[in-house]
Amino acid sequence: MATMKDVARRAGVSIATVSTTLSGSSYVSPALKERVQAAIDELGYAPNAMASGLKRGRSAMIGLVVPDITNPFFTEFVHVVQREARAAGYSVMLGVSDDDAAQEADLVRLMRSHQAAGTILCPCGNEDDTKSLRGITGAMPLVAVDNAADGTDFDTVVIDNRQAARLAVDHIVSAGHERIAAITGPTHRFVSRERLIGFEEALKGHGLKTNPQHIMPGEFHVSRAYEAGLSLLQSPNPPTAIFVANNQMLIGILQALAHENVAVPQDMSIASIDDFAWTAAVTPALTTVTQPIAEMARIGLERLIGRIGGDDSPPHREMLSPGITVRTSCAVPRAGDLRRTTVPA
Amino acid sequence: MATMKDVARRAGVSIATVSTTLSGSSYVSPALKERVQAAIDELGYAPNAMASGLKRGRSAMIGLVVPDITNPFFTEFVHVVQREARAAGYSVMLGVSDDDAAQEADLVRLMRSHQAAGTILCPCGNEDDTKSLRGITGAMPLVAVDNAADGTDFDTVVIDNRQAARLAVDHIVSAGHERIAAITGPTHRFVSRERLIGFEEALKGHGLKTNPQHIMPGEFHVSRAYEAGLSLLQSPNPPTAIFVANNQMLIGILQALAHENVAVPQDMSIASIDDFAWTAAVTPALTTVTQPIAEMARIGLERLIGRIGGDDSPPHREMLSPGITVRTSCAVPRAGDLRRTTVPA
DNA sequence: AGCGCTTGACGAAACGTTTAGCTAAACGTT
DNA sequence: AACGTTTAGCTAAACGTTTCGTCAAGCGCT
Repeated sequence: MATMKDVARRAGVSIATVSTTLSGSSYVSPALKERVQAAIDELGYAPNAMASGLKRGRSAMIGLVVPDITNPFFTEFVHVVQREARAAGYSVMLGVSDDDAAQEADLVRLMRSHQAAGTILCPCGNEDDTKSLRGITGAMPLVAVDNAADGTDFDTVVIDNRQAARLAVDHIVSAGHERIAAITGPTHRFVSRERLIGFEEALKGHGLKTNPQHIMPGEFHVSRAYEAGLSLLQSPNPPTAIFVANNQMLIGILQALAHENVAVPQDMSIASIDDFAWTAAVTPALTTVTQPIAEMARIGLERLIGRIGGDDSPPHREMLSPGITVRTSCAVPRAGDLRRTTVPA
Repeated sequence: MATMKDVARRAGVSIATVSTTLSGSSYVSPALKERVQAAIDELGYAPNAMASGLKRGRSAMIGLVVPDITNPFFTEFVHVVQREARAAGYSVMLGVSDDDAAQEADLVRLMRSHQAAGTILCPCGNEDDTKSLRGITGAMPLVAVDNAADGTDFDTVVIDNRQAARLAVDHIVSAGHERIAAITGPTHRFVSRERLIGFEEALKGHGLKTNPQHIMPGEFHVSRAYEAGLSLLQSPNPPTAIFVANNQMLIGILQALAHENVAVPQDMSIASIDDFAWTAAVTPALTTVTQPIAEMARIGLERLIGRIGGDDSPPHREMLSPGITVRTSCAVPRAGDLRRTTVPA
């Protein structure tokens, strides 16, 4: 593999000149520049990022750690971060924590080992898990996005999760529903707790009482939500509408409804948090609360780059507002018991 | 940031001893090991991967380049590669080429700059694009997965794309269809061409003639497939079934069908390539050809690690077989003209 | 007891960059 | 013409590891 030394020899200059030519850090005469460039091309030279990173104490790379890459929310997030980071001259090193706080800590350590200029983290755990990362990051800036509790001394970017739940519930209530169930996420997650609070606030705001039997833990998982859905549909007093707190659980709930032959929206109304490609494509099209994923990514990256640039103002928390996309999965509730629709052959 | 030198001083040993303790490359007495470990803990030392990578000429990192991270196929692929790579002691650096051969080449160059031990690439371009990467990789091994033409001198892992198309078409034909359309991918892609060949082979195998007007380019994109679907449905002689060559286009086709109030499977049968979470959850559940994504990832990684380990046997091509998951989106064709169903209010 | 061998630990030289500090040539000023 | 000032380009010293060769101590032989 060709090195700067080879380039220098070939161009008849010192390696310092090669380095300066490449970085543009000080003036090099056009004639030399040209000779250097020619040598680079001839040798197929590519700079060694490790050597450069070692010398400079950091590399043009940022870390990105998410809990679950198969979740379309994070997928989209990764997509935008990757694109914007590249545009800003950074490459991205991805880590997937698999919803495990220990792995998450490992990955942050790894990012530091690789001299990442900074790291964007979507924390998987609770407040304490996140706080304890402080000891790992050292001098590397980190910004926490999405499931980021307040009061950690990192920059955070979140959405107003209470409002997200309220938007969904308000929409359901406005169709005339009074018996509304919620499929909730894991309680150790900040976002789950907030969404549950929002759900209860919204009910209370409409003068409705929360029925504890209608609050079902779905753990943000397809299969747990499926089970929750089944037991809800088979219960003596089923709801007429279901609020689903994230996209993965929506899949489980749809499976449960199909399994019980309950038609949406005729026999059950549905609204969920997280929009993505197929929610508009399926029949019925699903009403969802949309998170400003691209904006979260952009703001997170912007803050991170600011910190990398030396900004040492106190930690800052950015809270964005969700929106709602109304489609056709909520309808006027049917009177009487839960009806099963026979499926068309 | 603490370095080995700090650890060595604190433990009262040489940095060589610290290094050997960490790498286990030769014997260190238990007593010293313990002192070194204690010093590491006290200082919160983490090794500098750049220094190590520089010295050793490679790092414990592999590159992974995919064309589109929002596509669930690649998402799942990334997921498995990431998990298995970690298990094998490698971290993963992700690049997204955005379906652009120039960016893809850039990313491969970047991986080499970062001394990636090797790179797994899902090529976005044609055979020549991929071949020209040979000049970029240098000594870094690369294995091409998915859209990998034969005859590049990289290791490749692919599925039998012709068979994938045949599986779908065979299923459609077995329901009794004779007018079958195909939504195809971009022709510069190896996989698209193969799937189209498989489609035509299957028709011919059943004594059916290909109607050129029923072969619509969808470019593997939601919106292009949507347009293709609309023009198909509005054509004078619409098909009774549609074969869709990937998951993104399936979304577009479903949107087109919903827009035209054409019910699946009563008025139109559908089968597509690529299975994923929600295909089973929606109504009707969709019949799809499944790719062995995890296996592709595992085999690709295995080969790569083999190459990293010095295996220099001739390039090897692995071809895996797809399967089909039959659900309820294909039915007996309805006689007569294409019928529109009025949607339930 | 003296000899060579083994072996645990160390010293120091790389790896390929960046960059501070330097040299010497070219220029403008008096 | 002699001086200082600027500046293009160079020399060489890091950065934090890994690893080869060395060294001294401990061992079993004769």
